[in-house]
Amino acid sequence: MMTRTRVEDGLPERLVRLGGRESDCCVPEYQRIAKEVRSSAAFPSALRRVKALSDENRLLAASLLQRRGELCACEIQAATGLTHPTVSHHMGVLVAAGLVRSRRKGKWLYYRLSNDSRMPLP
Amino acid sequence: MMTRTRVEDGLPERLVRLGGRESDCCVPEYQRIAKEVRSSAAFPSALRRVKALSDENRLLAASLLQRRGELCACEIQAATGLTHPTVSHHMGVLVAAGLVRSRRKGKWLYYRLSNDSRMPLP
DNA sequence: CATATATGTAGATGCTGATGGACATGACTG
DNA sequence: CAGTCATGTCCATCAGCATCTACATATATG
Repeated sequence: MMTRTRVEDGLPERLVRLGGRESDCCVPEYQRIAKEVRSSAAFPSALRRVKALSDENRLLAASLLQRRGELCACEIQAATGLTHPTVSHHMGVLVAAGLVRSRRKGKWLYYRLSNDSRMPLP
Repeated sequence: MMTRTRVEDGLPERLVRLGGRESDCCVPEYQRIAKEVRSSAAFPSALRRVKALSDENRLLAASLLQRRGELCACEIQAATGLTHPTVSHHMGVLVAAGLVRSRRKGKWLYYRLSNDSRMPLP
């Protein structure tokens, strides 16, 4: 099953696992797996989600939404202390990542966590 | 329980929820909650974890570790196609965030996912 | 000890993204 | 319709970070 693959000439030797005890893979094998992961459907969306939460103010906003259920933009502005263009930008990132949904009611725009946001929030 | 707090003079009126149907909070209330979240023990560590995974190559490395269990630095270099200083930097970020642990064996440095890395990986 | 290999570190560079000021849009109110 | 308020958009600026080159360290091996 685990066939021993030999390394082609020209590949840097340091990238070959010696000994064969723990793994018998070589460089093309790892490149193939990496390409498989990167091109999977889950990878880009997962990357967008973690990128969306990787900002302090966005993580704070998501955490507040988890506690409060629904907040309007001006309340998030009050909580974060940011200006409204910045809040608009941050909430747009969270919405684009699928973590947050918005609901307009007159002048106000209410945000809530999306159902399928399976991210552990503090 | 839910006492109606009135807004002090000088606060921007647009930050006050009118109508009182959905919420009766005002600016200091939100600032207090935000400070409470930010100063909680969970917040900085959660921020470090999502920041650590918010890079494409680090998310790829974590996903490969999840599939393969343990990889040495040179294998991660082969998978990502990065230079070794960049790999060293990225793995250091993952280790500092507590998501990955390392084990040295001779010249090689093996990485594996930490037990308490409760992050959904693609 | 000399050499090869694996990894760490320092510093420079370039790019992405966070931020806010200015202006625009849209909705409520008198 | 005029004014106020909440929010969006454009754009310029600036900081943080990903990346690489060059050099250093450590380990195995002859």
